[in-house]
Amino acid sequence: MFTLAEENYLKAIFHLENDYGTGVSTNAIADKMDTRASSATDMIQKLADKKVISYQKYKGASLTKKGKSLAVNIIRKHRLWEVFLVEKLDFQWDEVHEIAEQLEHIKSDELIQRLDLFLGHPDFDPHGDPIPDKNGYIKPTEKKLLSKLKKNQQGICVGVKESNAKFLQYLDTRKIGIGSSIKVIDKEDFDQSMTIQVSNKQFFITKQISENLYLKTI
Amino acid sequence: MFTLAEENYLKAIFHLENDYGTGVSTNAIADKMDTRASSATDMIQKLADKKVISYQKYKGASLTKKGKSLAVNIIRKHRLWEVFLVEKLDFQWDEVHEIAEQLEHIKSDELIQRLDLFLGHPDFDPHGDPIPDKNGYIKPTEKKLLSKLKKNQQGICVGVKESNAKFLQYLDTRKIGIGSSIKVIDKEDFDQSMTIQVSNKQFFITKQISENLYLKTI
DNA sequence: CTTAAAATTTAGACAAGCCTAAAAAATAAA
DNA sequence: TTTATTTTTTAGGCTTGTCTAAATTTTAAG
Repeated sequence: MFTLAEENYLKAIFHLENDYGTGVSTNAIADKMDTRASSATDMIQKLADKKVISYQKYKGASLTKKGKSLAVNIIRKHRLWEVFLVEKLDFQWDEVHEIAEQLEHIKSDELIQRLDLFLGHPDFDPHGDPIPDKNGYIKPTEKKLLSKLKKNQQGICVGVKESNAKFLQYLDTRKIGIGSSIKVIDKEDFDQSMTIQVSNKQFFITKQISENLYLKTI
Repeated sequence: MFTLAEENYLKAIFHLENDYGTGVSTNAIADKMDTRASSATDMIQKLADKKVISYQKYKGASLTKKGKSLAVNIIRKHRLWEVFLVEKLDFQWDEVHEIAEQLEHIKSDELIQRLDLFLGHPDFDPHGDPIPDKNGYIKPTEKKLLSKLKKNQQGICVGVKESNAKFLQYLDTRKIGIGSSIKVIDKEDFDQSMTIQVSNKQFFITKQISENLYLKTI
């Protein structure tokens, strides 16, 4: 059995490996967990003892098969609960992360199986992130950061990279959500800022925005 | 903010005061929490420091107004989650306690408010226990232990006292549930065992059973 | 290739929540 | 009312997960 802290480290390491490739540094983990490198080291050693990460001193950590399976299951639970909160309890997409962070640690396979059924086996969470199936399989989706598009290219918004509340609220003010059609009207070489069009309205966005929006190009 | 352990002690003290009156002994708390008296003392002192119980050495503990309000809120959450699990996820009434023990500690007032709405503001949980409203008010209900009924009296089952899985499963085998009509056909003075009738079928039950079933008499 | 800087680990401490063993207080019994 | 028993508290320890400070290793710079 794994403690809450252990589960959170597993999840963090999973996301870091996903974003920056295998072999995660102690500092990266400490950063993600908002703690000190020494604390991260302690936990890394504990997780290595439990065989859920492979680790050599000074060389960084990687999830083992078992560790990855555990991490993916926590992420599955997180995302299913987010769907529940938005679809059933009518929360906004910027309100659900904190609550799902708690709910993801509830221990009951039966519960998740039934929740998944109740929600109709959803494929994506409210931020467009794929929900792993019960075997941990994550369907690969082709998606591209808006920042990678060139002038006149367009696509459908299928997800956000960082899903912090402030950013999501910004998107709300611009009426951008999952499913929105977005076209690059103009792109500034200098600072990568863009003028985009979303359902007849054009407006200006910075690189920070375009680097956090995933599109499926058409 | 209260830790998980603190919340569980608060809940335990609330139930003990409810069942056996005010001023709960250290041993009673330790028993309920399945821990040692010394551990209970530690926690009692901590809760007294936090002003959620009043306590004098060697004299037992009682919830303060604040403590009671916290305890009732946890119980409210527990019971709402139980309704969710049974009504929405189709769990059986003997399967939900453990999961609700975890869910009751999720921290979000908004979540509970929305869950309550989603469930249609239920008054009772699947075991017939009343659900406190958001102000902590518990509607008083007249209910009587089946063991108190005399021969030929009858009533509707409105709740169970102990809701452990084994007992609930026993009731299932006898087709007894909330709403069942129960009549005392015969009662043995000697050991308080009874013959009861539940929808045309008669059978024999021991004192253990009759002391754990609540009826509304008619 | 040697030194400086950065990253990582170790050592030692602390709070929470538990434990055992022993001391102290309260209660029951003689 | 004095002793025996039970209840409760205290003292001291352990584990988890955190911290700071110091030591060590790796990496970068000159």
